[in-house]
Amino acid sequence: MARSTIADVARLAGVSVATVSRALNGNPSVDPALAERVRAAAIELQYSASPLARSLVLGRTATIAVVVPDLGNPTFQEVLRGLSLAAKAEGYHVLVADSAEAVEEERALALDTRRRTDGVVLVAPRMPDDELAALLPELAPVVLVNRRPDAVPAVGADYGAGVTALLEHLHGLGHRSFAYLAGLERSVSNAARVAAIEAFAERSAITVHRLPGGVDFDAGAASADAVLATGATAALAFNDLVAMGLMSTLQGRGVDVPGELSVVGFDDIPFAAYTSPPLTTAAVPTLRLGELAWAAMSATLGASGAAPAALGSGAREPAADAASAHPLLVPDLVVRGSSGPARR
Amino acid sequence: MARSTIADVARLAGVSVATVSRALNGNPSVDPALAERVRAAAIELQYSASPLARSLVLGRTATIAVVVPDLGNPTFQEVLRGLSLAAKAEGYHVLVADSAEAVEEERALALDTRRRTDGVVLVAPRMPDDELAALLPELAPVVLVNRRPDAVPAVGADYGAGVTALLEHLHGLGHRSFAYLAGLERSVSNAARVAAIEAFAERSAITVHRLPGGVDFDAGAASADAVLATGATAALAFNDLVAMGLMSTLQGRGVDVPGELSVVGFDDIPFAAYTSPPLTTAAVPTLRLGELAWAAMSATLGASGAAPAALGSGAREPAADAASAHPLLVPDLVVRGSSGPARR
DNA sequence: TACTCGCCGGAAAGCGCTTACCCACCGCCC
DNA sequence: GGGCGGTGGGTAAGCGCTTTCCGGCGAGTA
Repeated sequence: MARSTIADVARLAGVSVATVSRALNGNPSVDPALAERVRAAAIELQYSASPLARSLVLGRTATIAVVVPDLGNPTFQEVLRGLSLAAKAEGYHVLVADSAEAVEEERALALDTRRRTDGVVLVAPRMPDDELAALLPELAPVVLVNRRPDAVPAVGADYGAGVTALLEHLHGLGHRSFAYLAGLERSVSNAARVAAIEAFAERSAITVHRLPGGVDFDAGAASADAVLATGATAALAFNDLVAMGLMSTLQGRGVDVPGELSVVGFDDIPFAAYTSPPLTTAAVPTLRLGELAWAAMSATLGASGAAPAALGSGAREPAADAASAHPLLVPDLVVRGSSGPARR
Repeated sequence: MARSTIADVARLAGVSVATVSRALNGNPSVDPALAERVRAAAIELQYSASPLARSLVLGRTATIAVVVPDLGNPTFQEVLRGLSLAAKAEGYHVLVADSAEAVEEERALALDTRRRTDGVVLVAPRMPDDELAALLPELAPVVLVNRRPDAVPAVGADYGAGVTALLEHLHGLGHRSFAYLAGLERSVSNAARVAAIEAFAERSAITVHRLPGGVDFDAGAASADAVLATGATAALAFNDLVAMGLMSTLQGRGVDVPGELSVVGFDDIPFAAYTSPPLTTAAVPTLRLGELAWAAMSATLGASGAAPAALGSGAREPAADAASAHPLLVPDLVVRGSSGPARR
């Protein structure tokens, strides 16, 4: 029952292992008839080369690693999915590692998985800039998601643009006083949101109450009273999860959304359309983000893989940008029922 | 910049590579002082053994593969997460493969990933029994999720029990006429549901209209009219996604849930609690399912890994069962707002 | 017919590690 | 003081492949 090796095939075909290797790898220097004989022997023995041994000698594993902070987060799930499908289309495998939000573990995790693969796609929104910068050289080739230290390829969503679109939407509805439920302080994408908010506040007289927050449902639920206390007419949640938690508690308090308070999220996770009321949000094309992450990785790997894999799932993309080494996807504003005219 | 090898360390420490290997692997036969010298040399060179070379000679990769039909499905996402975390706790890595619901590809995918890992966890609800049976021997060690051909370890949820609990709940509310939105015909868990429904129908006079269905939101949305046409007072959806799709269309039709029609789902995905009305469902402990899948794999691997990793996330588990080779988790009935008394 | 050039396939050297296997050396006992 | 068991560490044989290097053979030319 033991797996057959290249030596078995060589023996059966009556040739040397070198020839078997050449024949099976399509090296044109081997006589067609001989190659056929080898192939037949391989099939008879159900032989297929050991990826392990192959990797060792070739120096490539045809596998990439993906490190995410939380596999339970819909955003990272979609990125993973897009990445996984795109990589598969080019014959690559994906090793996934969930750092479980443990920032101090991310470095070791990334380094560890890197050694078993040809490269790593790192999603580490909370890792400090200096630590990240120090880590990158050891990780190369590496592609970053939602971080842009310029030194390496990166893909990301334009959080600033998304927030601005949401604010413009709300502003148009008459809102002037906002509550912002922040994400984690150290988060890069939180910083991008805050910057956009401040820029908007500067040019249109609005007031923004920044509230400490979190990234999940519970964080939103816990912030409801604080939001109401600000007297704001609209709440901008860090993401859809937070917005949903907020709305949930709000309903419990008997607060009318959007009558008394408009609530908007961010990301447009699959269920944002089915909350009550449906959530107004900025749709981040996360699946596409994963695909682009693969494209970037594939490019730096010099992968001369299979078909260029027509990547679908449209999303507004400045063509020049999507093709660059640092594509930045602009989220689409999705207006649903959770936002309405400001209460008087 | 080239990575240092064991030979470099040997040279620096002034010993043979064999000694380096022994020292670094904690072989007690090496003199403590020497071992320390080797360790120092290794640190100086930032050496760490190549997992690839190590795997080749040891015959183990410290990696397992997980094959799922759709990474976009919350159920599989949670299973993957539970599995990934549990495996990580024992120093194992996870290679993930999304078959994208292409049943004909699953075999090749499983075989392929298997060769790069020490075992595979297979989630293939749609693969025909005979094909599955033929595949298993080639895959060993393998752990199945939601399939139970007895031949190999398997973990699963007791879909029959879950459906029965839902039916009892609805029956208690006075419902006698049901619509069942089936999953894919070939799906094993669909068969389990159907069997439970028929058994229930046999002992309590009810009528059940079986409708062709699907597994996603759209399938549910598309079935709304067919459900209404049956005149049933309660709809049992294949899963929460289908139930949500159904409710969504129902709302568009102005149908009152649960006033005119009760709707129940299955799985208790994270967002089931936040639909409008919140969804009554049977909670499948998917995270736990992933953990158990790892436990089963770990056991067959004879993994003498790190700490036995206290697996949390409670769920009603017949103790004897959870410890068995075929744990079957019983879903919890979760009553929310989408189910109510039958209309008269 | 003798010589050269090409083409094909074999032998062997790794890829970076682990682990028999074996030898040298030390201390012990008689 | 010489033989002997025990112990630590070196030598080398792989793990299953790929690829360089080289030799042999057939064909083409003079």
